[in-house]
Amino acid sequence: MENINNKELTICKKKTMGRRKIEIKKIEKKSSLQVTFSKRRTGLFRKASEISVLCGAEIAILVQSPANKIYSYGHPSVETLLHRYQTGGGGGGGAALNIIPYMEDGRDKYDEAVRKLEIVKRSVKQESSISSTRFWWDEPMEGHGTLRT
Amino acid sequence: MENINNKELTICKKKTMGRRKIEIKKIEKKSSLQVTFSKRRTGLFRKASEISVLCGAEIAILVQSPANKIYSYGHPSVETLLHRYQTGGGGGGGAALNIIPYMEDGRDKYDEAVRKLEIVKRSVKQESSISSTRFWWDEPMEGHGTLRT
DNA sequence: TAGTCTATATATAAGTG
DNA sequence: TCACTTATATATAGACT
Repeated sequence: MENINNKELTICKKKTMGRRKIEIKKIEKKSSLQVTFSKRRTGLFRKASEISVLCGAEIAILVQSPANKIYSYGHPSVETLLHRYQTGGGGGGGAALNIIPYMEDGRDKYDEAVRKLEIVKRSVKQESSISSTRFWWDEPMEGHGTLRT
Repeated sequence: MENINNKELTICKKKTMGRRKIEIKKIEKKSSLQVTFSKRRTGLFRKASEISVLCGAEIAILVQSPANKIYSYGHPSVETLLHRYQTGGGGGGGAALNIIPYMEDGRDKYDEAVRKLEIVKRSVKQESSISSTRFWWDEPMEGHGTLRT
């Protein structure tokens, strides 16, 4: 690492410091907090999708951002998962193994609980332009993975 | 590294292959599937707790395992988050920094939806030993037979 | 507020007990 | 099923677009 003619490598300068270690405690800087939330939410949802695909598990995630926006992830959908709970966890063994692409509009109102939740979600969607509305999980399974079949 | 006598180290054999790359598709081998589910569920919950602490976000996760067991994570609790939805996601103050062990019996019934969910959860709890009443870091995981009660 | 890039922090697949 | 180990696959902090 000597006699480097390339002016850019004189001291073997690194472009970035790379990922830094952080403490798991409330982030005070608001801008950082927003960025971190956004990135980690994406990561969390990705993890959720992976576990659902890898293990054929049903999963639902509801999260309120620091800006009070509400994001949700559901596979096959939040409503369906709640329904599973209400019917005793899918009764029988097969349910969990069948991945339902979630193409239903969700207006089926399995129960009052589900119906109420939908109403809330709709209103939330309107007032805070929830981003989960048009995320990949609304698409057929083929699209979201790195691979398929 | 010239221990040629040991047939196993002839070519400087590594102890393990380390983490292997896997495809994000249904794991067919049941034993692997369960191990993977267990590990990833732990990782997912840890991520959820991190985002809740780092960003002061409220979060709820419901997941049904391949064995049809139901696990949940909530910060400060699943019910509280549902309540936030129903009230339009207000508040959002410092509550996130306080880890509430969720020891209430949940009979408060904010709304019909919540009440129904609780009823379901209770029944589910009985038939599949749900672990949601405790945070994963408080107990040695749900334990197959080690779990109390 | 979401992508990109880099370097590094973490998560985790396999294997073992 | 849980705990550890090891090597590697991924996630992501910080800076910038």
